[in-house]
Amino acid sequence: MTTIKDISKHVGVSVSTVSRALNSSGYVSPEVKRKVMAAAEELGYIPNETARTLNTSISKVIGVLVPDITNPFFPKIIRGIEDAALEKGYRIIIGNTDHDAEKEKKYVEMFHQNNCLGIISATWSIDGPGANSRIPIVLLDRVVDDSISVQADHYKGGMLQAEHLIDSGATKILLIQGPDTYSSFVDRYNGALGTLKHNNIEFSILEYGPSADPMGNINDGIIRKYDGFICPNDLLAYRLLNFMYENGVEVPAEARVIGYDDLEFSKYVYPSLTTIRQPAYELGEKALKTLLEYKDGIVTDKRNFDVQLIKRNST
Amino acid sequence: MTTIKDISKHVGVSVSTVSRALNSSGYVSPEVKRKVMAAAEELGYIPNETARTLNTSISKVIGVLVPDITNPFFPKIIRGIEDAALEKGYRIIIGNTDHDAEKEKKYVEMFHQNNCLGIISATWSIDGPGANSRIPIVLLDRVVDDSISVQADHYKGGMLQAEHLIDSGATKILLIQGPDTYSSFVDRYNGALGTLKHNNIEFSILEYGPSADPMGNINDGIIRKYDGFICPNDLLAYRLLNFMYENGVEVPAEARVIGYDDLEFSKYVYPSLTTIRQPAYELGEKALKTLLEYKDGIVTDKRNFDVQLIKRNST
DNA sequence: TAATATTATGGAAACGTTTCCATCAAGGAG
DNA sequence: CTCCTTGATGGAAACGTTTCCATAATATTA
Repeated sequence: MTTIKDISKHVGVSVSTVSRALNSSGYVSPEVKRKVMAAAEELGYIPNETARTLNTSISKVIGVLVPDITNPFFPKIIRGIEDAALEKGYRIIIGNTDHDAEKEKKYVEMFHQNNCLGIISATWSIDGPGANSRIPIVLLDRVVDDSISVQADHYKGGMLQAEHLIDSGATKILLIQGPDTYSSFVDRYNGALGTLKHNNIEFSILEYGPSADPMGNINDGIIRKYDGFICPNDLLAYRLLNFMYENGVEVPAEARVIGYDDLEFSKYVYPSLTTIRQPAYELGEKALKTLLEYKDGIVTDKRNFDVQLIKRNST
Repeated sequence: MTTIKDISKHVGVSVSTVSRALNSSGYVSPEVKRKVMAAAEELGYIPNETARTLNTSISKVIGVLVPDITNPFFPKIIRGIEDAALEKGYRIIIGNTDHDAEKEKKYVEMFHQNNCLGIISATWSIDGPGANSRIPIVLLDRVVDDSISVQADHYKGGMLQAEHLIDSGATKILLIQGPDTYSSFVDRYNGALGTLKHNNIEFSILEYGPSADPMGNINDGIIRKYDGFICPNDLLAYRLLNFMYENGVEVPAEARVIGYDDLEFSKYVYPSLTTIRQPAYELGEKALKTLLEYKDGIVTDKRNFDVQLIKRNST
């Protein structure tokens, strides 16, 4: 392992000069700089990030918290973050919290231990461990009080869901609630709810129970009582469609189903799923940029993204 | 930020004693140990991993390389790795290479910079940068010469694909090749090829072209020439099924399609996809365990996983 | 009783950087 | 000709650990 010291010996200057040459900080004569660069190349020098971090106590690592990377919505976000990060020389550590406050806490502690420069979190217990985090945090698709966040316009998304279902002829709608601890789910729920009420349409609500799986409350009887279904996300919609298919419910003739997220697979399920697209990749990108600015004390205001109805065959 | 030094002052012993007490290494009187632990708790001490890493030059971070986290096969693997890692106090940094040797090289260098303890890679240029990596590497679902690897029995997987298609009545089969730089794809291809030949069935091969997207060579004419399709993975099968649906080809009556991977969504596409399941999560778990053993000089031999036919409605 | 282990502790070096400070030469302003 | 700025360099401290070594007290063995 070649170090700065090896270079200093090789060139015949002090380590401080080498450091300055390598980082283009402070005064170094062009001549010496050239020699140092050449030596670094020749000796195959790779800077030791650990030492650098220890000294400056700021690493180039960013902690990313998601509920579960297995939900395809998150890999897309993560790619957005990662690609933007890589470009600026940062790297990310990912933690899956499984909505578990303990795991979340463990990860936040780990991020601290590693002197992470910041955290981007798509999951955050309301009064959770984030409260006493020393490092800057950007919330993703999640609004809590006065923290910095990047999100899509979910209220509008919910409105679009309800409007479209009504437009496509639904008369009795089941509004399926998502987890009520996430503002992104609460917003889309409220958006849909408001629109349903405003249009005086008949509807019921399937509350998000403690089981955390709405499909547990779905059965043949319930399904035949409605002709329109608003799902909190695409994943649930897939399962609902599957259930309907198996129970011989014709979609969209007898029942219309709308999802939320527009995962890549929504084109391929049967019938292809009408849904609300949110720009996951861009959300990730923006979150990273926001974090980087935020740590430098800059707070941009435009951090909201538009959502969009994607019409397919399930409505 | 409380450090070991703060604890040493607080208790009135030297830093070395504190270090020994905290790590239970070397001699420390029970009395002192108790006091140190109490002080650590009281002052909210969190060990600085960076300093520890600098000193020992081994961090608790493991680099993970995948082609693209957006393909749902990989998040599953990653969860396997991560869950196992977390349990043992390790964390992972993920890099998406997009099959790009440059990116791969960049990440490997980054892993070195961060003193990563090891690398788990599901993507590796044959004579790539791995060649001169100082840190231990475990290959995932990828066999290269004499390196340590963990993989599923893809040859058998390919055989199962072909066998099942024949059993389900296919008479003219199109075997779609995957990227020929990955042993996992080559093996399943060879498995299928061998079985097709052995059964004297009529078949053609759709080679993996430079475009890297077999769908580019699929058209209405080709589709109607065969009644059985062997896909290198589920993702491609989804798109093929979609294409058939749009072109009015009845599956499985007119054409049978089999995928590979058994992604979660294969249940939900239309028609639900018959495929080969490989135990992604377990593969990840095993890869981590293997890496941890390998770095300690232990090399286990049983690193192969069985695959399994999952029969659904596309055949 | 003397020699040797065993237990407990502290001092200091080391890991590889960055950065502050001191030194010194050369060039420009008065 | 002196004073001050600017450019170039090196020495050394600092970041927070771990670990080697030395010292000392106590316990064990011959």
